[in-house]
Amino acid sequence: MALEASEHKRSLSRKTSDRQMSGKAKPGKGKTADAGKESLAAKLKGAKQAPLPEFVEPQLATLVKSAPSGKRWIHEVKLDGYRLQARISQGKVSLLTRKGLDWTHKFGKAISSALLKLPVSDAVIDGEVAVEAGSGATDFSLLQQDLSDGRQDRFTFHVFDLLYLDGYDLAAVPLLKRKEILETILKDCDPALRYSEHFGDEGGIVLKHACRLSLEGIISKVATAPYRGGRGRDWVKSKCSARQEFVVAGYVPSSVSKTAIGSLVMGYYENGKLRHAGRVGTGYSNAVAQSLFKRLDELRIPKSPFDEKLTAVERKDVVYLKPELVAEVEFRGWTADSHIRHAAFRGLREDKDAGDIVREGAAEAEDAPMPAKRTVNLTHPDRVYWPDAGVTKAGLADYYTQVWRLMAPFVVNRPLALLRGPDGIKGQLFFQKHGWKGMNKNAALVKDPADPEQEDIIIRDLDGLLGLVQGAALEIHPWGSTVNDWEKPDMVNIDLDPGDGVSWERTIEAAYEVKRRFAEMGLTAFVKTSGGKGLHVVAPVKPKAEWPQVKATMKALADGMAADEPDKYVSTITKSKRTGKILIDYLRNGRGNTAVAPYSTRARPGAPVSMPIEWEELTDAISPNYFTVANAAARIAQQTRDPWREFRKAEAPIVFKEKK
DNA sequence: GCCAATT
DNA sequence: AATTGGCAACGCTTT
DNA sequence: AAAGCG
Repeated sequence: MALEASEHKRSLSRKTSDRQMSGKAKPGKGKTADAGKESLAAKLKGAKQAPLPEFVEPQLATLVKSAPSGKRWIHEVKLDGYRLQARISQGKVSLLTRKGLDWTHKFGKAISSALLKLPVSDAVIDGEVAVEAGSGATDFSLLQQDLSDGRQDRFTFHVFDLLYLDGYDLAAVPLLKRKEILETILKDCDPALRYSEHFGDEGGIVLKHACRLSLEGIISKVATAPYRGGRGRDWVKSKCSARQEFVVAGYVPSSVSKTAIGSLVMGYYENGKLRHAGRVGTGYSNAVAQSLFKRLDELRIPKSPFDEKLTAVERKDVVYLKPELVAEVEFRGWTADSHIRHAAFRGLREDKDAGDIVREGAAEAEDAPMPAKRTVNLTHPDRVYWPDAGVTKAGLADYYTQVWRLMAPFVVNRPLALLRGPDGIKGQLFFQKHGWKGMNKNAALVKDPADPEQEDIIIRDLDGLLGLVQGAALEIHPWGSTVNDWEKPDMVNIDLDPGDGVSWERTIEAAYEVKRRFAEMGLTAFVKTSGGKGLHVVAPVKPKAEWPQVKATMKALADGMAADEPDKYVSTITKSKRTGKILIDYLRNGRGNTAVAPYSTRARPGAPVSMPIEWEELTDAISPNYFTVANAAARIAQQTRDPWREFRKAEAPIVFKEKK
């Protein structure tokens, strides 16, 4: 399918004539109206005159263990979408998959018409279609959802190469030169198109930054290389977390619902034989699980499709399937017995053939030692707590297992309030701070010395936290003091809650203002996303002052901000909801009050988490709910430094100023 | 998630 | 036998 | 004084 360009002719010719001013005109072959544009391509060394090709085999990247270093490489962000080749020919656009199938119609008019507005008449452009999740990150499962819902308003086409332009084949032109021309063409284009920038820094550094932003990884390319179809070494990809396609070879029915999936059984081919790769039990939303079930049902076969004998455990409850579907899976590594570990479903890949699926990255580093098997028993591990994000109870337990090392100092031995939701975030949620009958024994109860009637919940180790997961704790809210000294907080917390119409930039500005005021008091501020709407600024304090003074001090800070800039900030609750202001919420600093813990999940759509970050990361690249259960693991696994590593070391006493 | 009280 | 209620608490504002 | 709201 292709689209007519009539309505865009005018803008096209205007841009063309603009360009003629600076370019050296050189007539091309078989062109009439657009003769001037030839200059762009023709002056390039290596460009050769050729007819517009029907399809160019896309260049593919080889997976490598670590990003290449050295000046010959440039690096681009790896996007999580569909590779697409845009072919523009005399006012018609077609979008071709990596195998040359015409998928123009699947992506709606926005991309096609944006391409037609470019100042070219014939071109082949290489890129990736993606859907932006929230602010900036691209998400393959969202893309997939939009495709199946027929939703077409969120697609963006990120272009990174130009293979043909107005009569000239550019394949032999060095990459940087091709990108330079491409960038010129893309200048001031429709926002549905994005030029994919590259970075010249060391590969390792670029990768680290990409991973910190929970992106999928980077593609590194030889700056001077020509375009060559197929998989080669001129383009290499390095990933933040292991992620690859597998063949769906079976499923285990859900223990909860009859028409849902508990887990998928995955496989890959090795020398033509189908090998077993383990199960994937988390990551699919309800909607996906529904449609998946329908498709899987039609593929049922009585006997195992694997070319190897499965163990009794591997076989348990499995319904075998004809190995036709291909799914993308994110996982933390391979176990010694060649199973994928901590695997999460990321979507079906309709553009891949099951027969082509092999184990990637054979050159990968040795697998990390097998983590100890979970000892806390989870009833209904495949109960879905976040239906839209596909996070199950077991998935929640896996998440906490991964972040535990970093999270522990903020939750161990602190009285806790829990937001529980046994039926997931769509069911009824309730707070709970005292023990209950049937509470998992890995969590403990401690008498509040000031109120021995009450037994507060604490945890001492990961098993304690997993015990709370078993109790369907979807949010963890600790006190600011520990049971070593209930009356003296060792941290303070300011919650910045932007009202309607407050920009992200202004919320960031507010965080810096709190940081500045903390610094004036001698406190070191740390910042985290809230997982909701705003930001949390937290400071460690020496457990010296008691709750009433600490609270008064924080109230003074909040009131001070509101008084100094009343059109920006308010310090009392209800008035705040009035648009355009940021609520400086200090009330998390009283005895028995709690604030959501660093790394705690939030019982909100998308399974966001409250993520500690460096101040430098506080930019418009992220948002309050940018980090989620799905993308946090990649960030944690990759980051070399804990953003809050200095937290305990930075503690200082609060000096209470008596007011006159 | 689970117990207890209620229909 | 099946359904329903409960499971925090605090300062503040509106009713 | 009670009820609503983060």
